[in-house]
Amino acid sequence: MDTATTRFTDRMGLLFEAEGQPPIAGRLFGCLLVSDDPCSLDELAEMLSVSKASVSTNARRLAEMGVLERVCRPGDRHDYYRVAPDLFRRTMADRLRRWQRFTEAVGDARRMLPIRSERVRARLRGYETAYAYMADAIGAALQRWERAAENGRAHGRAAGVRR
Amino acid sequence: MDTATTRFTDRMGLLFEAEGQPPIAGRLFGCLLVSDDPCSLDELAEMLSVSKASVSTNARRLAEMGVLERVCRPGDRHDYYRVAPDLFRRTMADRLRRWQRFTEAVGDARRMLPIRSERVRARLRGYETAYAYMADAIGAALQRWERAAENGRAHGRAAGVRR
DNA sequence: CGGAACGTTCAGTGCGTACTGAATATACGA
DNA sequence: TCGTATATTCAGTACGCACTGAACGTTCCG
Repeated sequence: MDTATTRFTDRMGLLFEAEGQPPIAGRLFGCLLVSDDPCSLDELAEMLSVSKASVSTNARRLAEMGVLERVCRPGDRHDYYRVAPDLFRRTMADRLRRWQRFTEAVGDARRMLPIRSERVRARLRGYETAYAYMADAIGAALQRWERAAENGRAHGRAAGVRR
Repeated sequence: MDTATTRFTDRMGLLFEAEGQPPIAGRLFGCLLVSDDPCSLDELAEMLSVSKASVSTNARRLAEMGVLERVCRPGDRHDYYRVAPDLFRRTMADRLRRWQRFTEAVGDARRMLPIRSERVRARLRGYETAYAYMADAIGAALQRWERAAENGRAHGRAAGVRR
């Protein structure tokens, strides 16, 4: 791999690390992001100069998260991976799910904790309603975007989600 | 602290840990979230049964991130902390900033990497435009929400962000 | 001027975990 | 049936980092 691409994949590794993911997962993702065709585990291991074990584990992990997709070719025993076509939607959905966990915890606290202060209760309710509002808004915006992208493709303008 | 509150703060610790933050930071946040008044470092250390050093470090860290706010009382040498009044907006802004870093990396890759495939280039452009669209949408929704909360307070309905 | 009462900093420790190399499992072809 | 080529799993290692107790700096009061 050329040095510029290596810099990019390393950068992705750092960004993933900041999100609590293993660095190799990020480098793997970056690699596939700028790759035309799906890549096999061996290709990825050699490109990134890491062990096949790491590639196997991390690729499977990312596939379970919905970041990557495993693709099999008939008459070929290799596993190939590519970035998930609906990555953007999945990323948004994942973020909403994480926020939801916080909101659930806050809701449980409001209902089950011995909170005397009405101010605190109002504060917690405020977070819950704010989250509900933003979740709705983000979901709606995501739908509008996907509809727009759909139309864009129908009119011949590629939207980067070509299968 | 009663067991129910301890369960809640521990839960917050786990949620923060999943976001790449120290567990104690989460427990600290949970503690202040259900506390009526700002708390001193000693109070927090005793409530959570952790060292003062950890409380000091993590509280300052969270304050720098904008999650907590340090509040000083005249004639009192203690440092008090409370959850930031504009926490929700800050959380959203932080998330947008993180996504922006990804998008910047993708944009740099599209411009500076030797990418032959037009399909890859279109894919990268797709992510960039999708992010720009969602960032706009989220920003607008956030403004609408804050305006609505403002009106709500003006009409006497508390929104959990009182002074 | 001591001397509390704070907050901060620092060396030390333990734990989690990412990564590796080798062993194992599995499918396919000769 | 054996050998080969793939993916997965596992024990081991090394590294990072969260947390602690003690030392340090600072500010205010007697």
